[in-house]
Amino acid sequence: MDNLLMEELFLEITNKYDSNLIVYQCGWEKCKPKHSYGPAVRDHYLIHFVTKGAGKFYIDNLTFDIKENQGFLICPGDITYYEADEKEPWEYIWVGFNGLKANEYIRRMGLDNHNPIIKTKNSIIVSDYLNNIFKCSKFQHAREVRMLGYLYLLLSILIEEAEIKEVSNYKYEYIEKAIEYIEMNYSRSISVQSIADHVGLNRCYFSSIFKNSLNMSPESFLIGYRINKACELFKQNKNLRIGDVSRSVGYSDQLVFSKVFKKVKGYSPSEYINPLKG
DNA sequence: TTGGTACACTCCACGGGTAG
DNA sequence: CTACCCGTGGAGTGTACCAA
Repeated sequence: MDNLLMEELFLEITNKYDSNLIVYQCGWEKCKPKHSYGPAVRDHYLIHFVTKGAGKFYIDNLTFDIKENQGFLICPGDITYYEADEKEPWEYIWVGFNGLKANEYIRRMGLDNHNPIIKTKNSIIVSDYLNNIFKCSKFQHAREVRMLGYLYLLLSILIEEAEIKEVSNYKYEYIEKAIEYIEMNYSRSISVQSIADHVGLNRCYFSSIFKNSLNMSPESFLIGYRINKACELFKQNKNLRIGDVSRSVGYSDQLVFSKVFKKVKGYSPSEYINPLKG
């Protein structure tokens, strides 16, 4: 381990389940020949990007050869193992993250546990963003904000590349328009029908392409969006009553809001406001 | 690619009730 | 008074399938 230079940071995040995106950890490592990690399971997403050398990445019964300027994704719950090449051991940077939007961003990158390899034409930019995340982890002040900023930039470039590749780009425009409509109208009593009307598609067809694109139904997306907004409101103003928040996110009936909140979060709004009570 | 239908399923508004 | 639970029935939704 004497020649091994390694840096790692684990951030203490208390409200990790309520944020859109959170950096869990980041680091850089120059591995020795045949240096390995795993088999191991993560509770968050982990992107490794190889800046030099090569190695192998194993998931389920699949083996992937990873070269310089390529990366690989580890999804939460996946059992993975990876090993540096014997002759040209890899040097990589990694960032671990999670959050409510993480799954959506990964999907938009076209990645999953069957397709975990990151191939990019913008490898210089990608490694630059990763290096910046790592550098910011040493900052004393506002480091989590800086790291998150670079993580967003990193994901944006990978998403952009994946979406440009998509042949059926027209679908993305419908989804984008629908999400924009939801963001503008979540506080009103909108329905899937009204969203489909706004986009200009048949409700059934709209639901179908929405689910194909985001792996969730329009209704699930709308509910999730409203509950996240409710959590933000509770955090911003601890004096707000549950009824005030429920009306603010489009639920005229506070009881229904509490029921939906508990279903999504696993605990009631009052337990969210005051965890000690629960 | 888009729209329509059918049907099973889920959601939600409502009323009634309990607990603190 | 506030917060929550439960049962019920109508409305809304997802999905498979077919047609244009």
